[in-house]
Amino acid sequence: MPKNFSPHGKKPRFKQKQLIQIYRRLLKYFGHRNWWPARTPFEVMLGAILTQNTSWANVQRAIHNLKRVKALNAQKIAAMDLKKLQQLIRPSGYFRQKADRLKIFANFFLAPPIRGSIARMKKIEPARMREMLLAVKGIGPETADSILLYALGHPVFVVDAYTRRIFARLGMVPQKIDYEQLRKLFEQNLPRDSELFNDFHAQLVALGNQYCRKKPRCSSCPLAELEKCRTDS
DNA sequence: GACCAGGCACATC
DNA sequence: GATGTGCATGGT
Repeated sequence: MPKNFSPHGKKPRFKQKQLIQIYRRLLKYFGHRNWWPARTPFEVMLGAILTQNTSWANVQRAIHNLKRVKALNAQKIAAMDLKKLQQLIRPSGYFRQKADRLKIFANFFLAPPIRGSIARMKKIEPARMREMLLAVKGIGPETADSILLYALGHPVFVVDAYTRRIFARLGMVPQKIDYEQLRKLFEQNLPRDSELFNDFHAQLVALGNQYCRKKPRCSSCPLAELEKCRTDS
């Protein structure tokens, strides 16, 4: 049984040293990831909704279509004919559901207190902003946190399927750990630094994309290296 | 042809 | 509160 892991699944604990060590190994392996792949904060927010349970390649097709008709802004999305929006984002899957979500989000963004301004959005206290985002239909914890971190620059750790899968495989957390619990584990055991949170999550996605799909135990997988971090500390 | 991808809302128990 | 299900496209 790995150290720092409670078999009863109640309170897994990391050591700060372990997490930083894992991050450093990933950084060495993948280099800085420079996330999020988008030109504007609003594009980050659209991407965060479009990528729900969807591969990024498909999201890119949808964003490309929106870009082509110059609709990567809240006014255009809010005003656009619903059927047209559905067709543009079709490659990202769940297109009916996501078209609704994009419109709801665009209207939320245009309404007070944000009134279409990223600057105004950034001024809202992060915990309050998180509550506001979670109250928007179509925005759950991961999407809200992606927006807080990658669009607004707040130090919030984004937990996704890869994060859970990788740390469960390292034996550092139970497989069924819930979102908030895992998020707090990271936030409480890392320096509160949005640059670090940004790149760490991006590294985990890079690892997940390249090594956690087809061949979970291939020898070149850096996960094997990461397992040492667990026991070294 | 099955399985998966950078989730979420809603129904049901 | 926990678990199950629908949503949908494109790559492997």
